[in-house]
Amino acid sequence: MVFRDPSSPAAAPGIGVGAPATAPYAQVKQFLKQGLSVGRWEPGALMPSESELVARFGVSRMTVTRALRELQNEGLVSRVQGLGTYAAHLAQVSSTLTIRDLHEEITARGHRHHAEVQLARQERAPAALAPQLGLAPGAPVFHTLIVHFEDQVALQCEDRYVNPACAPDYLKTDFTRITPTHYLLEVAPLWEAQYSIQAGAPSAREARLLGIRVEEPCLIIVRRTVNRDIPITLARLVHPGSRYRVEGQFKP
Amino acid sequence: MVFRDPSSPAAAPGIGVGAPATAPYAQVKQFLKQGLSVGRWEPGALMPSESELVARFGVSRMTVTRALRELQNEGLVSRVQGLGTYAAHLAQVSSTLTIRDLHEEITARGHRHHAEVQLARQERAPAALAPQLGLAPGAPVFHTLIVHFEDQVALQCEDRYVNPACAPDYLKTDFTRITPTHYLLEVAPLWEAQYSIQAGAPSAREARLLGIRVEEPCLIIVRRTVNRDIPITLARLVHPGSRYRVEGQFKP
DNA sequence: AAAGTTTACTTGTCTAGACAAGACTATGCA
DNA sequence: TGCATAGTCTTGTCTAGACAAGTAAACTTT
Repeated sequence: MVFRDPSSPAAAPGIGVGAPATAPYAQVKQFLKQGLSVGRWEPGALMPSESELVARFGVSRMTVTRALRELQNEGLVSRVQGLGTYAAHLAQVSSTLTIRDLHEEITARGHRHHAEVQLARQERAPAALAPQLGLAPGAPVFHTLIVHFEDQVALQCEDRYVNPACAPDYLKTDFTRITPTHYLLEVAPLWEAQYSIQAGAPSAREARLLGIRVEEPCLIIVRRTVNRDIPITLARLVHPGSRYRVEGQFKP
Repeated sequence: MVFRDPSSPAAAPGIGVGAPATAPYAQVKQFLKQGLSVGRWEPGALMPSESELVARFGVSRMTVTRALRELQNEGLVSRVQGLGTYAAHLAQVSSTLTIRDLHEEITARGHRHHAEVQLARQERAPAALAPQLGLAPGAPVFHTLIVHFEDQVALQCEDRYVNPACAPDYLKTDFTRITPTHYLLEVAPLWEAQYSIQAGAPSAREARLLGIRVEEPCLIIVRRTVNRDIPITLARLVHPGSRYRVEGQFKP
């Protein structure tokens, strides 16, 4: 095959009619995605091999490979060397949930953010928390309790423990100006986190700080952040249920 | 450049020492990821160009391109044609949240799942819901109300409206055996969804069906599913806060 | 019949070079 | 001075072919 002739832009059989000037790899990808969408291949079924697609679309193998690899990354197919490409079981769908720094989230809405630092000190790690932060019980740990406001309304009560080894200067930060999340993002720019989202009642203290009744349902996010296997921080974020929600999108 | 000589496996300067047999593209990727992790490139800063990386690692441009494209897909860098590759601003981190079919989730825990169908009928679309389902107010719509149990304990109250055009046989399904999610996944295997997670109090009816007090905080997920711009279903999933949580992981 | 070997097919990865298109810069002309 | 143009650098994409490695079935040998 010679380089693509611009006058006959590698039209995909069955797709080409009136197709826009999409890249060939995108056309192959679209063809497969569409087929999965209409149930052309049952979950678990064997899909066309690379060489079949090469023949069908008249493109090079690299082009087909790219399309398939991207579908694999999106979780739509699974590929096994020596066997082939299989339509994925879509029983579980992974979604992307964008979590932003609270300060940015609030200012992006055109509102004003401010924070009240209720507590910022060094403590001895409680036995229950120490293992999660990779510390010995009783070892020094930083503890902050900060309430975040959106236009004077309390939005989040942030109870956070930080591993001193990762952020020695944590307590020197002015948390009325920089959120802990933002600061920790600068100290350790790349990290992983596990979180759990649940509904529950606030503690008496949290209710008082948030200015709500203790009966008011709250959205509670517990987040543990690690940087290359070193725990950085453990945070409990309590939001009044009536004022906050997490939104996201599935995009298989 | 000739094909890679197996006796000198394209060692990456600064990485090669004792490096395992990782693929060259993975080495380039790792090098960049590591650099981002230690703050070698500030967010927004210009990163090495493809040709620089080609020269540095002694690999072909396609190999470097793949590494960069994967980093781009992971949101770690942003690339602009004509300008270059930039370290991404990590202010917002997208996480992947895996949502599974409730039936599978429960059986995977080794527990028994069963469902009680409280309601399954055709109704006229309420004015508030019609636009979200792409229907005219008063148009026919399917409505189910199902309570899901894990080992005899109510775990979820599922209030769902379904667009009849997408699943004409929806009401004929035996929902004590197949969950609506599972059924709709078969009818329309590929879809997108927006969801919102919040904490709130259950309605009186939901509290009764779940066997909880109306004061008990609940985790409420509202989900709207579309298949290629055609709305499929709108669901309100109410979980007792003490019995259910959503867990996930950030992996930048 | 059982165990090893070959063969065919699959995906995984890489190469060297090509053309296209976007963005900036330096240059030459009016 | 102002504007058009050419040049250079960047990413975006594609090609044709190559070798490697994994799987399974067919075949051969014991």
